[in-house]
Amino acid sequence: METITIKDIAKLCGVGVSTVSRAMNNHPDINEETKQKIMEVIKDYHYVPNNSARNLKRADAKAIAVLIKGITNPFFSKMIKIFEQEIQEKKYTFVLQHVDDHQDEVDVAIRLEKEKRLNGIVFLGGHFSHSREKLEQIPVPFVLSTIGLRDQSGSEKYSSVYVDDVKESAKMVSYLIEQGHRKIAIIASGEDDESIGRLRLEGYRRALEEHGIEYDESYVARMKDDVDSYSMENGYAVTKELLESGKDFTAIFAISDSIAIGCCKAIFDAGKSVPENYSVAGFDGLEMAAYYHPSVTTIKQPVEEMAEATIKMLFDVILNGAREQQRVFDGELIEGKSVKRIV
Amino acid sequence: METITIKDIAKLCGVGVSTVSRAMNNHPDINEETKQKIMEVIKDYHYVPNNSARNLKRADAKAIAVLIKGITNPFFSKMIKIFEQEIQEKKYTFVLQHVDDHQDEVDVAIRLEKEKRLNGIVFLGGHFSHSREKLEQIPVPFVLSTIGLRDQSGSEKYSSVYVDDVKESAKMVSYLIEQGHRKIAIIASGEDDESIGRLRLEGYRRALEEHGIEYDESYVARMKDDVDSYSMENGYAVTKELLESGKDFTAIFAISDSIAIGCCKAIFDAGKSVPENYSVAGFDGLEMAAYYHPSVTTIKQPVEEMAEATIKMLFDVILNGAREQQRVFDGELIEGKSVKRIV
DNA sequence: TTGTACGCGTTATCAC
DNA sequence: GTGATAACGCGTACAA
Repeated sequence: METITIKDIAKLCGVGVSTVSRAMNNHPDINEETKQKIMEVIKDYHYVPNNSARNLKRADAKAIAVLIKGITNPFFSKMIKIFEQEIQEKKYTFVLQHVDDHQDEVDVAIRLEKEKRLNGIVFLGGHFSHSREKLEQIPVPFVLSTIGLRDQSGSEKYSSVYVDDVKESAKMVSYLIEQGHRKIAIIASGEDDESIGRLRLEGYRRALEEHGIEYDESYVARMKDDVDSYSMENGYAVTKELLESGKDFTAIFAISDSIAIGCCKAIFDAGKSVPENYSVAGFDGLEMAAYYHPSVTTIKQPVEEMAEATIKMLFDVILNGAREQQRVFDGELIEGKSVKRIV
Repeated sequence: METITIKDIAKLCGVGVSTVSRAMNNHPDINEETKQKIMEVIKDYHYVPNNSARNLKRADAKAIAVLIKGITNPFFSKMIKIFEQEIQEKKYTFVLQHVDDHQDEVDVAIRLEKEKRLNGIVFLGGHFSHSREKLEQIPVPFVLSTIGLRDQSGSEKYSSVYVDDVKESAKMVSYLIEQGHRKIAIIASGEDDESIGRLRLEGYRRALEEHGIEYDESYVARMKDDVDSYSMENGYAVTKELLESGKDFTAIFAISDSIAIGCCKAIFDAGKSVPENYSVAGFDGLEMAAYYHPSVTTIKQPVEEMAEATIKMLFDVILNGAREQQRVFDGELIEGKSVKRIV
């Protein structure tokens, strides 16, 4: 399979390379007849232009990349679909780039921009605690989407779209309290977590405080290090331990729906019931939460609107040179059947 | 942000470009001292080599691409992780490429190979009914992984890894029959489906036949066209209609776990229970099936082994010039609590 | 309207 | 050990 290049096509057609190039790229100044002929030869010989060479030459690829950290996260699936849709609607190419757990998303972004001549970037997931200096190395506009911002200060430097994890988390815990719960356990992330996990724990703490309930460390169960974080498996393992510890509580707030589901399962497997014996609440608003039996009470993040807003903001900067901005969305508390009102 | 190139670095260091190139690519013939210095300048100036230019020049990028059709599918998540792991272990670069629903995966593969100088390709998902001629245009070894092969004939032309959907599906339906069920509804794919959906329906049919039960069209419920296929939502909608139709049946075989879960939910919402009123069985062995309440009886595809076999086969062809081969894996019937034995 | 020649940033092949 | 220089495949001024 010797690689066939634009030169070969030109020779085959008895024309110059520039004519072939013009034919492929829909340039105006070309004879319709020769163009037809060229296109035919291209088809016949299955010629495919080399993208690397193109990117090397082109100033602007009209492409937007979405960098996603943690492809396993079902929460992102819907967002990606909308990103794709919106980007293609604007006649831009959609590039989806997966980032390993141990890779630095900004490094990947910089490399990719060089390689593909991107016009903009969306970061999805990750904690994103990068220095301003590093961020400034990204030569194109970008938006942080649903990323747990540890530090709001200095955030005017970049655009972002997110829900206020502290507030929403507090909303859920307040709801549990209003349903009569006082002894509320939480399944939180590890001690050293700097991402959304910490923020959601902070919300839990704040809600308790507001309602005059003392914060008690022993109600805080941490996810296992040796199991996928935010997974059902992790939720199951932690809950199992919690139940076996004999600790007394009436409700569990899991900081994600996946955890909540693992949590429910552990309760069922222990011969207990949700919500009769224990109430369970989640976070995220995954489809799964609604389909679970019982359906899981959760905070639904408005993924559609958030994804749309992300793209809109990005293009605002790209096309209109708008300033960076932050948009905070409200989560919606969806009452399922997993929380019982107690007296 | 003027782009900084290898030339700039060379000038800055007072050396030639080739020396810089050698420093970056760990070439042996280079003075350790100058190398150190060059690397430092690279760091300081945040120089990042342009991948397009690299790919243009390099003969071989030592890269394997995984093309995935339908990123939403949770079934693929685990496989991808293993692919990544195995590929990196072989010191190859892992490239994950998403393929739109309306894109042709082979076209994407050909383009990507040209662009990135791939050494091999894994196709994940899709139905893959391509002509031999088209397949021959792929200039590097490739493996079809968990792809519903419509037509086993002529498949010696390419490597593949899959479970026998017909057989496994029949296994599940036979199991239901052995549990005493006779009136078994199935939630199948659309009439025009040529992918795994058709195969699984075929298995259903075959199992009935083997047990002397007449195949009855009216027990075949088709997924909705206007809803995501293989989704919980689809399973819910179809089951709801089925229940409202008043059709008499004791078990439902959903051709995927997601559908099965939507199915369960519809039954619960109708005030009925699983498995007391209706037994439900799924297919795939998703994590979710195990965590559902009741846990869903399903056919578990051995994803880990399949993913490992995929990579092994691919490298066998790449490194040892082995012939194409097909490997069929057995699914495992996992008994959950969603199927009741009846008399 | 079409063809020629150069440059994009990098690596590999030479000489030195 | 190091430095010119020729590719790699394509797009595009510029000339024709």
